[in-house]
Formats: sequence, C-alpha cells, structure tokens
Amino acid sequence: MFEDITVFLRNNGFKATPQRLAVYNALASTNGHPTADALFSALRPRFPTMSLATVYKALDVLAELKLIKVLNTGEFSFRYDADTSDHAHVRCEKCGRVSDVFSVAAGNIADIVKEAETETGCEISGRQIYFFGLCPECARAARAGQGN
Amino acid sequence: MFEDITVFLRNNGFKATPQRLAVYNALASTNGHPTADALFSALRPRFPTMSLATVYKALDVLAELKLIKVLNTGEFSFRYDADTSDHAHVRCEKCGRVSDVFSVAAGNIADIVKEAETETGCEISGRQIYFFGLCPECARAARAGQGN
DNA sequence: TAGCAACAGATAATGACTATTAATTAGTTG
DNA sequence: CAACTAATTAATAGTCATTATCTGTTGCTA
Repeated sequence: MFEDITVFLRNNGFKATPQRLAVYNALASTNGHPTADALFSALRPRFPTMSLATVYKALDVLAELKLIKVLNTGEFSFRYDADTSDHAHVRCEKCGRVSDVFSVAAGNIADIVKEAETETGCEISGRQIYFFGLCPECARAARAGQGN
Repeated sequence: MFEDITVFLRNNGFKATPQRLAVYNALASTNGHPTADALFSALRPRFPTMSLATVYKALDVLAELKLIKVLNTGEFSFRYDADTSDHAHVRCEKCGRVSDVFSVAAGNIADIVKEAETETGCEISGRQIYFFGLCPECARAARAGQGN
C-alpha cells in the first residue's frame, strides 16, 4: 500500500491529478472489486464533472504502475482491485459479489505452476485463479429456499 | 466427447440444425481455442449464408449443454473449447496463442479449493485457472533477440 | 407429410471500452 | 508567485464483441 500516491505518480513521470487520486482512493477504500462504471458512479457525487473515460484512463495509469490489479472474472466487464498482494478471487454466481482468497497465493501453487511449465514448455510469468460458487449468504438462502 | 451430437441435442429439446453441428465440429476439430469471430470466419467458406449471430447462439446452446467450455483469458473477447475435460490454460502474451494444461486438474488442486472454501465460507463449484507467459517459440525468439 | 414451434439470417441495438480534440491544469521555471 | 508548456481532462464520437429483434425458413413430431 502506498501512502503517497502523489509522489509515486510524479516520480514515474505522471501528473498527480485530483481525478487519479480520487480513483485510487475510491478503489483503496473499498473491499469490493468494482467495475470502472461502478467507480464512476461512486465518484460522481464528489466529482460531478469527471468523465467515464477519465476513470478508464486513470485505471490504465494505475495498472501500468502496478498500483492496482485488473480482474477478469468471466463477466463482460473488468473489475479492479487496489490490493496488489498475491491472492485469488471467488465470485458468487448468485449475487455477483467478488471476494478475496488470500490462502491461494504463490506459496502453495508453486509446484502446480512448475508442472504446467514442464508440460507446455512455456515460461509462465503470471496467473489468474478464479473460483465460482455461492457466497455464505447466498448458500444459506439457497438451503433455506430448498426447504432444508 | 460425444459421437452423436445430433441425438444429444434432440434429447435435450434442441433441434439438431446443420449450423449447430458445423459450429461444434469446427470447434472439436481444432486444438486451438478460437473466438466466436474466428469460428465464423472458418465456417464462412462452407456456410456462406451463416450469420455471426448464429455462431453465438449455437455456442450458447452448446455451452448450456456443457458440450463446450467458455474461456475468458483476460482478453476482451471470449474463447471456446470443445475439450470439456478438466484442465487449465496458458496464454502466450506475445503471440496470443492459448494452449491446454492438462497437468492442472481437480486432482492436484483439491486441497487449494478446500482452503479457499474454509477461508471464505463459500461453496465453490467451479474454477478457472489461467497462466500467462511466453510459449516455447516466443520464448526462444525473445532469447535470440536479446542477443543471448 | 402437414403444421408449428424453434431456428437462421439480417440487422439494429447495447454496453464496455478507446480515440480524438479542444480546453484546462499540474508542475516546473524564471 | 506568475507565466509557460506539455500532460491531462471532459465531452463526444467511434469501435468492437455480443445480444435482441423480427421475419422468413426449417427440423421434426404427430
């Protein structure tokens, strides 16, 4: 987590604009995994003049500097995550919520990656691991609904 | 692999149209992982009247019947795979090729899934595992180009 | 084989994202 | 701290993948 994104942006040749800081802060202050449009909607009250294109461009810059991560959980749109630590994600197929899975990280999948490299001959440098299912709430609701 | 998709479609209340069979056969006879548009282009010579929308609709039906799998490798478009066996994928970040990784399947990731369920409280029913890197050819080219 | 629901084909629409352009502004310099 | 300049914003039009609509056609059941 970078305390001073302002300095970090400048050191990398980018201007520290209020819009970029706002996008980063909005993303960093949620434990959800919003889409660009969700961020845009969330920021609109405080930044009524901001354009959706600006949100996309800010996210591009932040992703390029590896301040955020881009998620592609199989929906039509991308999601973003300000937590760049090594972790996986679960998406609830009922309510659509995306949660973090910190127990799945480099440590316990190193041998799997190694096997994949051996099999394919590829040089693997990245990975994305997504799980799908029901979040605790939706799972409970499903059980109750089924009359169990 | 189903020998007779025709019967399978009918048994599930779908009509076995030439277009659907053509889409399935085109997908089953390639070891690549084409997009809808790539399939459309491949089919066009033999089915000049077929529409892109038909390809999408055929893929929808096939996916619903679990005759094919939908891949989302982080590109803007989806890819499709007629091999519904349990496996992962690698995408080469240079040439874009998507290859199978059969060594990563249910067997050797069961404990990881279990950990994820314990941590999140979710009921996990599916997963998608993608690797990114360089395929053997592009890796070799990269090494050569670097003057190594 | 008649008949109808399902389907294909054509095309318009949608939604996520990107390019363009003119006006604005961040951040350096005097 | 005012002026300058290149980067950035806002607005908008455009692109691309995918989906909806609508009409004529066809698979397949009775």
